[in-house]
Amino acid sequence: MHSFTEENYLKAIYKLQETNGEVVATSVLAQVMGVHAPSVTDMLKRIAGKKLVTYQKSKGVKLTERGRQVAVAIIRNHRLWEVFLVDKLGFKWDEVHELAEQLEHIHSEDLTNKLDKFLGFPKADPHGDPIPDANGVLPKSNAVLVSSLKVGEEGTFTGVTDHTPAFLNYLDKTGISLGSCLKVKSIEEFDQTFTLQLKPKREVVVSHKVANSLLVG
Amino acid sequence: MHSFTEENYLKAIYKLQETNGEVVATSVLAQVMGVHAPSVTDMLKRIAGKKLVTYQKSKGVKLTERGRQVAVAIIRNHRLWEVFLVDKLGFKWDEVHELAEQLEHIHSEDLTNKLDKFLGFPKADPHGDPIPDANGVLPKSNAVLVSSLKVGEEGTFTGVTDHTPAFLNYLDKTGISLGSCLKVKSIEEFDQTFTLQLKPKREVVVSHKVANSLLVG
DNA sequence: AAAATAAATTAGATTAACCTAAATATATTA
DNA sequence: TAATATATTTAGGTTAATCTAATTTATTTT
Repeated sequence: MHSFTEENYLKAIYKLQETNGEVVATSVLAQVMGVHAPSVTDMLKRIAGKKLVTYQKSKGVKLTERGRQVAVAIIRNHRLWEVFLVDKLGFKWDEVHELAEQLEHIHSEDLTNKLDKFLGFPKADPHGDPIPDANGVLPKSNAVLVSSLKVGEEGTFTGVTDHTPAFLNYLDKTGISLGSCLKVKSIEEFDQTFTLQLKPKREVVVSHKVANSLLVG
Repeated sequence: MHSFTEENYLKAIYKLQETNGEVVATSVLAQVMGVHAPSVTDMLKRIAGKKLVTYQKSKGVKLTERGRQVAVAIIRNHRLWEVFLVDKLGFKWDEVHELAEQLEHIHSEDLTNKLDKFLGFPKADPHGDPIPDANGVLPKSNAVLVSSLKVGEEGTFTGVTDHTPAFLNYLDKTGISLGSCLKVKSIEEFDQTFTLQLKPKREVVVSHKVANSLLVG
């Protein structure tokens, strides 16, 4: 099969294609993988040889359909294990990423599907990220960033775009949790600070950075 | 930390020390690790450098206390994951070894202990192998091989020494399962075939090879 | 368009984990 | 004990994944 490292590159390319567009640059990959550019060039040649990506010198990479399938399978594993760690073992949502990074590389369709069933076929992980189904299909979400809402608009908090423990802890402390109903009361002209109305009638003031990391749907 | 490979050597050395005595030979390790002897010599030098084993040229290896701790921690992980796979996910006892071989290398005391708790602090894995506690202490067992019993002696089937799917399937088919009460009805002089009385009043005839792979306690 | 800057690649090393072939050490047996 | 056989190690090579330094390619800026 593929090495952990190869799989991590595929995952990174997948995520970069999702957010930054079709083609991924060597330097960007080097950045997110925490390695230097020549290492990326090496790896791209290797995985291009395995038909997992299409790669043209100095022009960036794209996943092939096979590469996409591998990446999505790993993401499915990752998110299912996160659900397991939180729902069954009692980890907090800011503690599970690193462990899931390891668990995700254990390849067994049987294991993945049994885990899925054991967890009750969850649709999203503890951070609200959608879990691909057994065929690698991701439910496409209609979630939008709170930062894109206008005054008076509202939605249910369904996910985050920042997965750092620091941010997740901030949300815990502030009492903003998945499923909360958020309504934009006002937006400060000067610095785009948002005042949000939470569930019953609490109000919280959050920076634009925060509003830009919260998804509602 | 240590690489998966290093950990697998430590585990192998641990198991060989348990069964074959104090010191482990290069060739035996090569055999069980499925590699050639010079690879073992290489690795022994490496892990000796890390103080995980004591190694003297051409005289074999022993685990240090540190090495033993690492090995036992991995065995604890392995057996806990096996319990999880069988009890929670519904795998059969002959299907879990390979998966547990992968899961065992995920190091997190927190994960291990939460898993242990989730599983109800099991004392043994699905094959009856004892699970080391959080301090690396293995309950020392008083189990004996059925092959060592005399006619008329009996015991509760508590474990196997052969973990191959082939053998485990044979037991399933024959109806010998963990917890069964086994009594030796007779032993054939000629080839040491055992006739065993099972639970209510069934009788099964098993070869010496089988009697030598069943533990009762 | 030429020059300057930035990005990407090539060249050449390193480390872990393996290999084969050759050499040495240990154990066995005549 | 000498001769043979077996076990182990050394020597030298390979691949995956990384690195640094140097070079080449692409993009900006003047």
